[in-house]
Amino acid sequence: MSERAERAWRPTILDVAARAGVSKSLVSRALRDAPTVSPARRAAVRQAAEELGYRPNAVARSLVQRRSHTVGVMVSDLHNLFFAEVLDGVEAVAAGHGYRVLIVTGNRDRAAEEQALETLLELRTDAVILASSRLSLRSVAAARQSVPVTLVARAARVAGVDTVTNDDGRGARLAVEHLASLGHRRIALVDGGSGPGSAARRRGYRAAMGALGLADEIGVAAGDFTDEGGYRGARSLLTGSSRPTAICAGNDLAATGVLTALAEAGLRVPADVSLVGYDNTALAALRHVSLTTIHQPRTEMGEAAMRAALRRLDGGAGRARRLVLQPSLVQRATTASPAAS
Amino acid sequence: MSERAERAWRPTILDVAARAGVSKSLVSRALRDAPTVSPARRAAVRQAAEELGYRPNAVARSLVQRRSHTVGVMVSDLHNLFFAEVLDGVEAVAAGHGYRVLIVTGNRDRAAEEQALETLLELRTDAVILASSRLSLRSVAAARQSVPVTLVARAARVAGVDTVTNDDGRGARLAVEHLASLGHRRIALVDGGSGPGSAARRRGYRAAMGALGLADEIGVAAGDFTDEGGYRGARSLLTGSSRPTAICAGNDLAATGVLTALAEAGLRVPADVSLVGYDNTALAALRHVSLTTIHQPRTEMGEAAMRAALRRLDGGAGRARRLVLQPSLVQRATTASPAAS
DNA sequence: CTGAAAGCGCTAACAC
DNA sequence: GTGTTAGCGCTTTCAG
Repeated sequence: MSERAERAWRPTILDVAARAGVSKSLVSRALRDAPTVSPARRAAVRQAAEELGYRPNAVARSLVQRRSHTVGVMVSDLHNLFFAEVLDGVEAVAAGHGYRVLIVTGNRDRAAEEQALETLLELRTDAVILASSRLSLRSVAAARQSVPVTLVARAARVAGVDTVTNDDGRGARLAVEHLASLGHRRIALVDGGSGPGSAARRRGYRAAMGALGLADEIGVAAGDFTDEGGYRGARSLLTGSSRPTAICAGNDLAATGVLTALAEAGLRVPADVSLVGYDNTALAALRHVSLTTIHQPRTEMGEAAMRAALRRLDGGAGRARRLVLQPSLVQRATTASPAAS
Repeated sequence: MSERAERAWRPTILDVAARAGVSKSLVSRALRDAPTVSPARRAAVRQAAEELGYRPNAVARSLVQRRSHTVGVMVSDLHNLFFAEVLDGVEAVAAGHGYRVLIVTGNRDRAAEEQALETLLELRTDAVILASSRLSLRSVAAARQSVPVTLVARAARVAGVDTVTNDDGRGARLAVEHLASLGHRRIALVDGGSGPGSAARRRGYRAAMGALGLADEIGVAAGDFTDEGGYRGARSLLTGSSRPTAICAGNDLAATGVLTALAEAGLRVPADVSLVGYDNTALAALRHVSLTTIHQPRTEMGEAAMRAALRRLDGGAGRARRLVLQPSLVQRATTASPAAS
């Protein structure tokens, strides 16, 4: 590295102007393809910029324009693939509208999430998308004072804050109905504990069982959204007097735990017990797992969130819009009719 | 929403100054805990800022200070948990040194990655960390002209660009040696194709087999880093005349494909065939999979990358540092001694 | 079509 | 201790 690299010198618009022999405003216009620039000058400016390795300073531009052409997305946990897919949707729509996406994360920690949101606000991104955060509603409302805010996968009601969620209750109902249509009656649930969406899924399960006249067959085992939780929940279900012929798991991860417990008990899937997961993660699609599960339209959620932000950015005012997307069932190899016994 | 929310008005340092009855520079100093401010004034400024909901504008600050106290990280694919863990490491170190982390992604697309890097450069982040990108070396070198750059999981040699990689060859050797120590001789490899690290793993496998006097037993099946690829690779291995007693997979995902092929062939794991994965992803830790695998110190890689960036930020000049971290073997349930036959 | 000038919100000398 | 001043790099009137 040359000495000059020690403290990087970066050419500014003024350097380009000097080299091209024009004023800095002309450079500004030429580089942004403004119409009122003569072809000759435009070429000269372009060349000078090229030779200098000039790169516009988005910070200065952002300051003067009072907009950054950027949306900030806070995701609470990059380890959860759910967010990766939501981000796919956000980025697809953003790119199509000339917006850049900046991602910050809170690593499943409340304080860190508040900090991450603060970063976005200080950076003055044009809009903020909050994906399933643990943020206090107070912080969300405060953020909304200075910027459009969209909540993803969190149904909180905050003035002026749009939300995009998934109908978890409906998803649970789809699972139960699928199982019932195969002939199952003793359909149990391994619960998701206090995880996001868990309460709605539990309610959906109970309601669906009731609607099918299976209220007496309701069986809920404690669990959480982990492999371990699913394992323990299934174990408790299997020790009971009347073993279920089908199990709904809180999510796909918990479903793999159920799979383990079933295998240990010498039960075959789906011959002896059917199993439905929730989320349709990449995990469920593995041939080794091949789990029937409930699909959430995650990418669409991201797209919808970004579109909601764009609407506000285009001056859309008014009350909060609450979009609820519908899940669907993906059938794979873990569900079948119960063994005729 | 009130009408005022239509186009958000945001208080500036001047509003705070007016309300507190002081000059704007005093506000600037008071809010940043500069020493030369009287307690009374400091309190007054704090209160005024609080009442107004004032939030410093990082854009303006960044422009005048010519530094953003921010590092940008470009990851090529958020769907790959590898990057989530690298980011954990980066963020941990960054937070401890007062830096904020901004993430951008290229969604496994070359052009999008170039664009994402460009975003970071225009944003003038103080340093840039590039995680396993498909970026042209030309772009990397160009970026280095204006900012410290660290490459993660990519061993490219670019002047002044530090790299943090993992010794993939060594990992493959660990896998082979583990299997050999259990008594296996016919140890095959389901290759990772052109995936990152794949070539080094293949070389390591061959070298280890040779060093153990098992050169004649070398068997490599084509594959890639997917479930499907592992499945096909294993199938071709099983149709051969002398079936291997142990298989090394290119990565954990491919290993699950191998698992499926093995099950279909009626082979038990590890009784009939032992299997070692690579990466030690969350997938391998699932009880249902419980895969013996090679662990890469991903979080440490992120930490090291951020530390390298900090060193440059603190004026560290000189030639590129190339850090190579060592993998380790994690034994789970898919490896055992071959059946005595 | 082009240039001069003002100013975005903030920090950092420099005076008082 | 505190206020004044001069920019940071860029866009955007406003003249010409």
